[in-house]
Amino acid sequence: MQCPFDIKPRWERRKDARPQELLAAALDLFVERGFASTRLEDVAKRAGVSKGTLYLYFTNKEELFKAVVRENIVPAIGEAEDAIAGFEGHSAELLRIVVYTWWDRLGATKASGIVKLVMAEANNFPDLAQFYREEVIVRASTMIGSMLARAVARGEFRPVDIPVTTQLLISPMLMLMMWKHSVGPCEQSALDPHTFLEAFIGMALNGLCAAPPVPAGGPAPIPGA
Amino acid sequence: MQCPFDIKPRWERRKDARPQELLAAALDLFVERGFASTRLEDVAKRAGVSKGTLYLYFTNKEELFKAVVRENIVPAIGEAEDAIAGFEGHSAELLRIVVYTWWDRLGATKASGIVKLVMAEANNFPDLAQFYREEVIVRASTMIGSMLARAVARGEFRPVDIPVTTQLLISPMLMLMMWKHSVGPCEQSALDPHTFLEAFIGMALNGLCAAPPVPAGGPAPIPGA
Amino acid sequence: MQCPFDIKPRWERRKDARPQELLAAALDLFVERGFASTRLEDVAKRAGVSKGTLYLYFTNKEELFKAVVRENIVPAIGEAEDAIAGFEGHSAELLRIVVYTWWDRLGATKASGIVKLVMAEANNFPDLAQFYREEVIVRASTMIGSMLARAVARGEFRPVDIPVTTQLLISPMLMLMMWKHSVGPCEQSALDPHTFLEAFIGMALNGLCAAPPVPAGGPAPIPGA
Amino acid sequence: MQCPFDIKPRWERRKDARPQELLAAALDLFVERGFASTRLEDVAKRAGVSKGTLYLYFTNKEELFKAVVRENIVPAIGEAEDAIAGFEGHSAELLRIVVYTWWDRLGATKASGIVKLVMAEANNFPDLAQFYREEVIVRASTMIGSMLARAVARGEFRPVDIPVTTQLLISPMLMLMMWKHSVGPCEQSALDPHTFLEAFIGMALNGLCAAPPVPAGGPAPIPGA
DNA sequence: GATGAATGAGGTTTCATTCAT
DNA sequence: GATGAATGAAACCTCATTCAT
Repeated sequence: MQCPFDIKPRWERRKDARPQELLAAALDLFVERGFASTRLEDVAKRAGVSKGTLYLYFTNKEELFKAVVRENIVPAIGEAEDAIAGFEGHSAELLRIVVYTWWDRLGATKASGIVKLVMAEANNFPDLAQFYREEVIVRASTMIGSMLARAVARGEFRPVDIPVTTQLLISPMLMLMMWKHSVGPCEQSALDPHTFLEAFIGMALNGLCAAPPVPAGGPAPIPGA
Repeated sequence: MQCPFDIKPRWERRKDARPQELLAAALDLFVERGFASTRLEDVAKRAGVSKGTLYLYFTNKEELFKAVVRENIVPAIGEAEDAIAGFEGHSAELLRIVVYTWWDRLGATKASGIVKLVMAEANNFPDLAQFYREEVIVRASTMIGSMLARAVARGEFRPVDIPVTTQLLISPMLMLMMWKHSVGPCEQSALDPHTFLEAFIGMALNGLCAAPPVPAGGPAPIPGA
Repeated sequence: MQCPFDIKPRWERRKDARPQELLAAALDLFVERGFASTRLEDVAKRAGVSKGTLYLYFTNKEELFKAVVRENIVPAIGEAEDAIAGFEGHSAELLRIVVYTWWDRLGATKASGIVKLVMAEANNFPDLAQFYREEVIVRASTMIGSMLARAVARGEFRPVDIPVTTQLLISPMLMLMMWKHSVGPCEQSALDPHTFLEAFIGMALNGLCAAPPVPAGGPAPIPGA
Repeated sequence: MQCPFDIKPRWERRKDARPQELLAAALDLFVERGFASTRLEDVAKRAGVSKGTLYLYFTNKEELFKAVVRENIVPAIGEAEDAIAGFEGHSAELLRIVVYTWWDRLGATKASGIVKLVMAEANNFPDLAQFYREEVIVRASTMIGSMLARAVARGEFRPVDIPVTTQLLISPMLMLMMWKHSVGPCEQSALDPHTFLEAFIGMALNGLCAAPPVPAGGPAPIPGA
């Protein structure tokens, strides 16, 4: 991402890195405390700068929040899109890959906290919601939809209502992220993510894979594997 | 509803109604603006009283919020428990009943906004989260779990990992509520809840029903069967 | 104090007793919590009436406070005046009597809390201070002064500057009351009132009694100098 | 006092001075109106800053008050301790020095209002009382006690019960401070402090100085009895 | 560019006082 | 006379934002 010839003295690189450091600090604190409870002074302190400096890079708290969303969620969408575009194998395997890629890249990371936070704060920031819809939801849905379309076209999944099935597939993944960051923690009966995802994939493939219906049994009977 | 002999001065009747009026106003505003952004003065104003009056009935903002949860969420759980307890028919039909009862009673009402709100704010109010876990999550999970256990015991569902499947079933319902109150609104391609729920029930039963699959025509028309 | 022929039915006596009951409740709470922290609702509750009733008898919080002062401090002054007026014996004994009467009647009772409270709040209520000066301070000083004058006239005390000596005598008694109600409690090394008063009387008489007169001179006759 | 080379921008010099300016303003207002009735906004205004600025230097109202005590009372204790520690002469002279030092340093200044305030408000702010006991009362009592012990050890004072005598000596000084700030002002017959202190010292030395010892006996040697 | 002192609007909570019943 | 529901002013404290240096 960084041109190797663009060498700068360390202190100047430092300057260029400021926004990144601020975004990283903001990510941590927003996830940890929520939007309202995060104080910009703490963000600045964690990034090692003063409060005033933050305002050199971000107009206000709301813009900082939006930048954190852009920085942490949007790229992951692009990666997933690329993964799907280049995949050649059976769609059941693709589904599994998409789910686990998503988990590794978003679900298991701090970015999941941002997803939760957007859900929580979308009402308070209409244009953030707008941005999020366009840059994240639409693209993610399109991506899942295209995966489903490919599978149906190749005869690997039954013909399904693609928009609805898309939502249905997204639900448990969203749920897992929400859970982690709201009432989930502190609960004794916390879900084991891996078990949950396996059950989810199993049930999804059971419902999606073409005839003959998958014989009951294990969580993920992948025919093409 | 009111015994004709139990005449009270208008003023005293007001008193009895006050908590309800305040709770209704609070429900509206919490759903509309979130917890932190809702000002108690506005709640009072909407209920037609002054700020101070609110404190005659609720100790503080957090207690008001808990009362809203108790008023709007908890009873629905109880009703669903009763519905399950008294049901005699096939578990596939029971699942359908539970889902639609939930939808009519919570999902389609303003109470869904409270569910979303709890998810959003749980981190900031630990004892609210605690309260919600005990009063709502545990009871709802237990309820779904007992429905699954009954189905498996009667040989109507395949044997499944009950805790995990419970979460899996809850996910799309939760999703639908979250959606409505965060990024969902304003979206042109909004999900039609009914279509979504039908697809959800279909996929769930497809994955759950014991072999041989339920004969079509009933609650789960499985094309490939 | 109550004419024996003024018999009333119990409920009516109750009515007449209201102000007394309110004053007693107010005394307790003012002493316990101070002026600002005492809520009129609590005063009413302790007197067994409603908040509104209190306002039938006292114009406002300030007037209630003044009434408490009048009720609890002023009468004690009168009693002490009478005690002095009728005394025939040696002035040293009279001093002792005055001190212990004061202690039994005020110092050891809740009224001492009012004395402390007046000191604390006098600034906030100028006309209360005025009232207290006239009704309590002037009368108490006059009383002590007349006791000193009598003692000097009878040759039992040395001739002294009466106003100054009056203050000097009052100081330790005042101190004892203040102490009880401010930083004194909770202290491990709490003063034993009796020991303190004995030491006080001892030192006072030592300084006041006529024979043998302290060698006159300057204000500070330092023997070793 | 300021090194001429330690030039700072005016703005930064302000910063260093702020706490002192705020403490001075707080001292004035606390003494004038008491703790509860002093609004922090007024303190800030008198110091020429805004409400928020005050919170940059003091965590809350109570800490501000403690700082006022620390600034105005505690140092005086230290000075008196030093004065006693280094004194070589006769204890009678030392007593006089301590009394007048106390008067110049505390009694005659606004700090006396703080002493009165603590007595008045201690009940409502338990940890403030705790702080005052430890930082002021214990140290002051210890100081007076050590003065007495020295005097007795050198044979300059009669052997006395040190804790009790300490209290007895403190009483009139405390009284003088209380008086100034409660019912004392506005009184036509206000005490002249100098006259009062002289009488106090005279009586104290009369009671304390060794020779000739008062004929022992009871606490109240009543000649005529 | 960077700093951090200063600002002041804003929200929760308390409680003396009023007044319809 | 008695009640107690209702009022609303007041005060503390927070923190996003500004700006002089």
